Amino acid sequence: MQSKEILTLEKGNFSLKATLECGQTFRYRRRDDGYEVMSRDKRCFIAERDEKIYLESSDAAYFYNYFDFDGDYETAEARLKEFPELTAAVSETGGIHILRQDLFETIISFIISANNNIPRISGIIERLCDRYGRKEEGYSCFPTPQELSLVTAEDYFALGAGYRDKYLHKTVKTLLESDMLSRLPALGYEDSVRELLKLSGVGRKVADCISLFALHHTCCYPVDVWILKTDGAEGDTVADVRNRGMARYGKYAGLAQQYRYYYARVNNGTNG
DNA sequence: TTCCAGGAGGGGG
DNA sequence: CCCCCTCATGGA
Repeated sequence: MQSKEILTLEKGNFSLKATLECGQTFRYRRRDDGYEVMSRDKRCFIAERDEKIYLESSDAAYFYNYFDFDGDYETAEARLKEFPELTAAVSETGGIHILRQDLFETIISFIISANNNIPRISGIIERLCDRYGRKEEGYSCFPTPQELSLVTAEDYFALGAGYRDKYLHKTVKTLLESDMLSRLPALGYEDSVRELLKLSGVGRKVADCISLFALHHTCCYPVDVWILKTDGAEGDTVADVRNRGMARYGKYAGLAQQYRYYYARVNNGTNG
């Protein structure tokens, strides 16, 4: 039995619900009064109680960093509210933090995310963990690259990954045979994207998501079908929308994109 | 039944 | 650079 650490923080304007449900992570479960969140080989229970954040884990420090509680989101939100197109989204939602997620886990998860929907993505990832990850009390760890070294494309297909099976197999092989995982965290945004694009199943959008959610390059603006619909004008390409977003929001582009994505989906009734 | 989802790869022009 | 097609799957 592992010892549990309990952390209590001022809630401030942090929104647990929006941070977890805005589509940056797929490994959480709603509980009666909070959330169970898994990352890497760790798990926490987190809840909002009486204007405080209650965090319980065998490694609370890991999740303190994971939720980016040291980040200055007051300044970021004040800045974003100045943009007319974001005022409503930031005011009505508010409190989204950009998570600091595990690199390998984020690469695999967002390869699975391509042309897919969130419930199905979560299911595939859960089965991946259950089948190949180490077992802890009450949950399965995300598998390490080594634990996936003998997994075949057919195995990924059997998980329900569909045509992404070959991408996953090739990318795990590439990561095992190169030092990319250890080199990526030291690179800047443009260099990290250039490296990530070498991986099978990683295009510009997925590379941007990995850069934002694992490498914390907050200047990037991932463009998916939702962002293109709500942000794009007639005739705009994905590249047009991305470049405009990055130029307009600067180092807050990633947070701006999360607000637009979450707000668009909530208003569409897709986030339930 | 058809359409869609946090798109990418591959081919061709 | 561009546009085109195809790729599993499950829910609406």
